[in-house]
Amino acid sequence: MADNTQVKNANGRGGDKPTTMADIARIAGVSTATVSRALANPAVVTAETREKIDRAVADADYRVNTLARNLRKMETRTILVIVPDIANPFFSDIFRGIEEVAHENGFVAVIGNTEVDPEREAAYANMARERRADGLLLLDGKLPAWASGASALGGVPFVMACEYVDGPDICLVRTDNYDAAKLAVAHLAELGHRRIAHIAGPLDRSISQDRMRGYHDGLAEAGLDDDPALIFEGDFGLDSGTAAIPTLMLGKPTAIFTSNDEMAMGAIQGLRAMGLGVPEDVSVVGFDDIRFAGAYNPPLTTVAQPRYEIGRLATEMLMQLLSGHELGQRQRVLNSSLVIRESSAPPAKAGG
Amino acid sequence: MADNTQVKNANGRGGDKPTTMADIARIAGVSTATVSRALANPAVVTAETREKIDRAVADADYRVNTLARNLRKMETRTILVIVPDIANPFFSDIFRGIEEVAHENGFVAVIGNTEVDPEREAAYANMARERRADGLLLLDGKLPAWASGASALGGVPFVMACEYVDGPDICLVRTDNYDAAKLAVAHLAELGHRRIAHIAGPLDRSISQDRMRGYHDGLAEAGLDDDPALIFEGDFGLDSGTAAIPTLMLGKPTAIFTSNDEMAMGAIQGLRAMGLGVPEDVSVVGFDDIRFAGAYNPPLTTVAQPRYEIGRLATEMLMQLLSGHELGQRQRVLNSSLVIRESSAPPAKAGG
DNA sequence: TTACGCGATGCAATCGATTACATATTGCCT
DNA sequence: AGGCAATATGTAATCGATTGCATCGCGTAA
Repeated sequence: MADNTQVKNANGRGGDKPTTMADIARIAGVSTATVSRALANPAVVTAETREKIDRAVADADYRVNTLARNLRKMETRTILVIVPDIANPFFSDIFRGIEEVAHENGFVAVIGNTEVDPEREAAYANMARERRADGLLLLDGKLPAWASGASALGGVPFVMACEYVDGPDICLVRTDNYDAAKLAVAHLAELGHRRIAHIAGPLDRSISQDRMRGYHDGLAEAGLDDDPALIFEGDFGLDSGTAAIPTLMLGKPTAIFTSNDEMAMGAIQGLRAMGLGVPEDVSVVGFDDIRFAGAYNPPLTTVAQPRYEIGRLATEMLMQLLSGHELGQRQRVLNSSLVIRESSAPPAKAGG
Repeated sequence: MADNTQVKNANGRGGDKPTTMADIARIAGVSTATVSRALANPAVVTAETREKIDRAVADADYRVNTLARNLRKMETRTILVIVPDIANPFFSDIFRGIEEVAHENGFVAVIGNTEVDPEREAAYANMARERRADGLLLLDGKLPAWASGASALGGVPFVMACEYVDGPDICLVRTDNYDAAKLAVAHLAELGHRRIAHIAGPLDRSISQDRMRGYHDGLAEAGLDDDPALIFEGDFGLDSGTAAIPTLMLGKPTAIFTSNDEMAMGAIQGLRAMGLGVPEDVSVVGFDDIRFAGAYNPPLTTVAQPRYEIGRLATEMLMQLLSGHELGQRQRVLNSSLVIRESSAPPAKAGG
């Protein structure tokens, strides 16, 4: 019961010294240089030598010490993904795409969860400067003072995804939020809605702004009212969707377009609380098509973004940056599409 | 347009050599040892020296090279969190707890997303052996051949959370799945249900087994039928909940207890598809109380686990292991509670 | 046979921070 | 004044893998 932490084995941290490359070299009767080469590129050594080394490695259960390798090569093969809220399913899907490409390239993806806290954002930004990561993937729009003009942040290559700041040199993968929002509004207008409300995300974020612009222009193109009383600024959280309802319903909308699915669900809760049904009394269209959108009651009409693809593409771009290759395009805009389910329907009393 | 990757600054990767501690030492007119000490523990140097060093550091925008430090100290201050599916909100909440404690201790938490793929599991396990991480946090139950007996995995300290394998030396934080499942069944029995079905998780996972046992014993304690036709093995995914319904409803249950919330939602979809309402026709109780459970329609009755706390506790335990401290307890079992919402109600025709 | 070339291997420097040990400086006590 | 302790700093070894350069040996062509 006293020794509570460790088992001992050839490469353990607990007991005797771990096996090093020098040990393998000694056992195999060659130099460390040969061991290193044999491990990195088996083709450059004799079959005989390779065999001796392989056996020694297996016998001693040797693992390379990444710490030493990293120092020598001055790289970590790690990328840092800065995200505002990992619990948000929107981000976790993107992350899967990121992680996959990273893996394919022998990289590891680390998550830096900022909770939109500037202090933590700064801490993570520093991580890269301190060489704990080779590059950065920013899924977080509020890049505080970082907004330099080029795709390197204090010397650290980075790629932005979804959220962005302007700058021609910035590497960026995003979706056509503006067009998608117009699409959503057009869908509601087509159904016959004339008073369409909007629950926006925080307006200091580029995606919220873009979606808002799409909303306005969508309204204009359909020749509908653009009433300031029909706009509410939420925070992308479920509760803010609910909180929006009492105020918003004063303006008598028959449909609501929300800037993400969580707020859509919140809004539906708020409507339920007022005894209003979706879509019978009010239609709701969300944004993101998160994992639960289709399984919601009613299944959510929403804008689907190619999340996985965003993650993959952004990471591939970063890999290019890191390898010093020329980039084909620095900015990629992916298409979203409207997924029509059951939360949207024609208004109860046919809107003129 | 040609130079597409780098800006140059004092510590950049792009241009000239980055600033090292030796540079700072030269500028400040002291030795690297003094710089190192001044940075690690300002109290041990003269105010004067400290000032010179601070100025040099600020002027040159120096950042410590973590790679070198790691090698010398033979640690990474990184823990690897192995999880089966990061997109699952259950895990992302735990991760927030983990990340927070890690941060408090100057550690970084890396996610290893296995997708229950043995190959990836092995890859991540190796990461630790290769010293890319100081310790492991296993949120994944299917620990393949790893099931050694002690809290070190090939020499790497680890703590398990939620899922577990047996062994007195294993460090573990989990919840009382068995009791909680009994609680859920008791709740349904109290409402008057006599035929209660169960959608289980994969039965090779300890939590699924525990919840299943709780279900059986809960049934027994309430003196209810325990009909094999009322049991379905799902995979924790939404779709498997839906898929369970046609089969399960053959047994005419009036209530369903599911082993997680996703399957509960899936089940509700399946019931809807058959024209059945929840809770009017069938009651549903889930497990986990994920972020969207309360905002679902109907709001889900479910078992709430202290996710954040699980993450914190497990990480604190790991920190103890890493610092070589004695552990107070190696196993902690946290309490879950039943959150009663609207997806459960008395059966339509009073069950006699 | 000599020389050249190439493939395989070894030697030793290197990456940059940390730290044990040595040295130097100051002050204090008797 | 002499000696000891405490404090501040410097010197140099160290962590372990990688890699430029040197070397060795063997085969082949002139």
